[in-house]
Amino acid sequence: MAKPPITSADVARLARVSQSAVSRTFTSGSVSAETRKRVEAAARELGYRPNALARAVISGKSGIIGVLVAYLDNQFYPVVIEKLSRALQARGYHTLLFMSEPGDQDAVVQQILQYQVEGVVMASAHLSSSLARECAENGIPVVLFNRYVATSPASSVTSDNIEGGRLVAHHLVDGGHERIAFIAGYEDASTSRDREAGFYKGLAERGMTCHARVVGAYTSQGAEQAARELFSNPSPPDAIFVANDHMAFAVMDVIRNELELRIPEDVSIVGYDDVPQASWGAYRLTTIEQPSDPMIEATTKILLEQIEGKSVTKKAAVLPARLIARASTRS
Amino acid sequence: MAKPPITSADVARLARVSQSAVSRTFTSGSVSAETRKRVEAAARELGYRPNALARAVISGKSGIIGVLVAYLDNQFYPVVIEKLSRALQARGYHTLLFMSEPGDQDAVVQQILQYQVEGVVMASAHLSSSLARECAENGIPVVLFNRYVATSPASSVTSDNIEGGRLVAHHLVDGGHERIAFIAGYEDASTSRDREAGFYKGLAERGMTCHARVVGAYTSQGAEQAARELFSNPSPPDAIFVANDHMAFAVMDVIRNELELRIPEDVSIVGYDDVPQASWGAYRLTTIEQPSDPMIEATTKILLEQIEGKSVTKKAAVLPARLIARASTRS
DNA sequence: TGGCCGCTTGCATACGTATGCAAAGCATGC
DNA sequence: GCATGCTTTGCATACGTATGCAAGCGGCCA
Repeated sequence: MAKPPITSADVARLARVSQSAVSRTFTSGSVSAETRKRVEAAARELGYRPNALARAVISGKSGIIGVLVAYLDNQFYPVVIEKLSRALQARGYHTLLFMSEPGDQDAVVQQILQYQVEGVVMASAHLSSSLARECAENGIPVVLFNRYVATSPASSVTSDNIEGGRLVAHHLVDGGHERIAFIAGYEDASTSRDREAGFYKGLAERGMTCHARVVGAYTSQGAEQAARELFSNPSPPDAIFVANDHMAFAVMDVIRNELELRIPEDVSIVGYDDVPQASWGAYRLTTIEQPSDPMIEATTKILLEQIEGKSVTKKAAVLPARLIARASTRS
Repeated sequence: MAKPPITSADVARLARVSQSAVSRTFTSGSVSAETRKRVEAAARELGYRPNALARAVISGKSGIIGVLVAYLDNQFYPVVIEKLSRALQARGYHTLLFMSEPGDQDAVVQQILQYQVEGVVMASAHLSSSLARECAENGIPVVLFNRYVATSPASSVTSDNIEGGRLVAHHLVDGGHERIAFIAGYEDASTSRDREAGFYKGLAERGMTCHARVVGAYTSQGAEQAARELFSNPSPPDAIFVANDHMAFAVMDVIRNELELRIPEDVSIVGYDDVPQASWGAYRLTTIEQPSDPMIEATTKILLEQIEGKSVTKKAAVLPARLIARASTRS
């Protein structure tokens, strides 16, 4: 069944030209119209497809971008992967997907590098700093997506999380809320820290402080616990800023179904990301939009510039965040 | 900055052995303990990593599995991709991700094959039959995930969609519903067709027929329209079987927020897939579980057997479906 | 007509690694 | 002591493609 694979030499033989001519036909080398026609006819007849791997060995350009992700529960990441993958595909690059394992992240790093990736996108909350360092040493550009590490040599693309947090604070204070709480994400994540910092800043600008703070660790279970904890307090919040939408949904579910409170009459909720579900009827979540299209665009731009220009200088793109008011907050 | 890459020859030189010895050290060839130690030390010192691409050119084993997906809106697919990717990673294979474009699916096929993938998983509703054919011709195993095509040479892994549809029918009839409607998915998809067929069969077994049928095309918008259409009828349904959870959520949102009906008091809803959101408090959707873990296991098993055993015989795994009763149906 | 230039072409070699083959090393058995 | 067998080693070559180089070819202008 498995036919022997067809090589450029086979095509050359049939087309009565040299193997070089075949190669040049498929790489925009200069070939006469006549030769090109003959080669293409022969290639079609044999069903020839250039071997991208052999090509990569020679040219040093694999066309592969390693994408490292931690988990896909939070719908923000599937959306990003889909768009990123399409964007790369449209530019002739391809996505080699790696799921980061909690333990052996170093093994994953080795695997990524073995495949001669031309660039790496890390959309993993728990990122391996060794990957960024090793890539930098080998001149492979790295983009931290939705994450920023000052001490890392890697570029980064984020939305303006500080400004986003600030917008939330203003929105809630201006809506008349008085006991505004915060549910943090994963403490080590720059997203959570920045959103929190901006939030506090925004509150301060309105002469207020944060009423309570709990950690949800960016997981549904963590967020549920956090919500329960906030409302077990004698003075429960009248508004909660949750560090991302994924957690906000869990918080809303607990508030409505377990605590039997109304949103936004009893308590307002604001999320972060604007994932597709945020606009769904069951949630109608007020949130900060992370502009995924511009973020993807910036990511591919930085990557391709560095790949093609060979200059691996650190860049940090910060895209504007926008508040989208829906029905989960009163104004 | 970009250091010249380190080759096995560099390691050989430092370890004072031949390049062959280095190669054998990294491929379980027979080497003396002494040599192995020297090579490993030299490799560590230089930061050597075998070039997986060059290796693939020689051995014909790229270790790459092409995964073709159409979209990631429906949360079922992100979950599958994450699990599949982890499963392959654990077995030494890697995931090259392709998003199928509506138009040029043939171009994507070419790209997949150029990367010398050892296997292909198609989790795309709109599948390109030419891909399956071309892969079969080249002896590359293909698994259609969550899809079945009788005339295709490709293997397939599905859950028992017919039985699942049947279970839904029984559940709804036994719950006392009398006007049971169906919202179909994408008409060409085997999942939708099988679920529908099983559903009709189950209704017939209870002496009933389907009260109304609309097409939702597996999209949120399509499902919303379908829901509106069902209720614009003078005799609206008292239960709806929606061909997947993704559409069911949209249907529930329309019913509650637009039509202002209650679930399940006024109308019961059943979905299909049991995506994570189905168990969320806002929906508590009764649904049929597609057992993603066993499905992934079957997929990797079929792929690896065919890759390593070289026998490309068509297999079809059908895994049991299970009804999960939640709060969106009355009983 | 001759000289020059630009475009094509094929030859040879390179990329980084795997592997068949033969030589070398070593111990065992008689 | 020598023949035998096994293990280890290095040499050479192969994988499929890209590309520098020189040769070939045609056209153009003086």
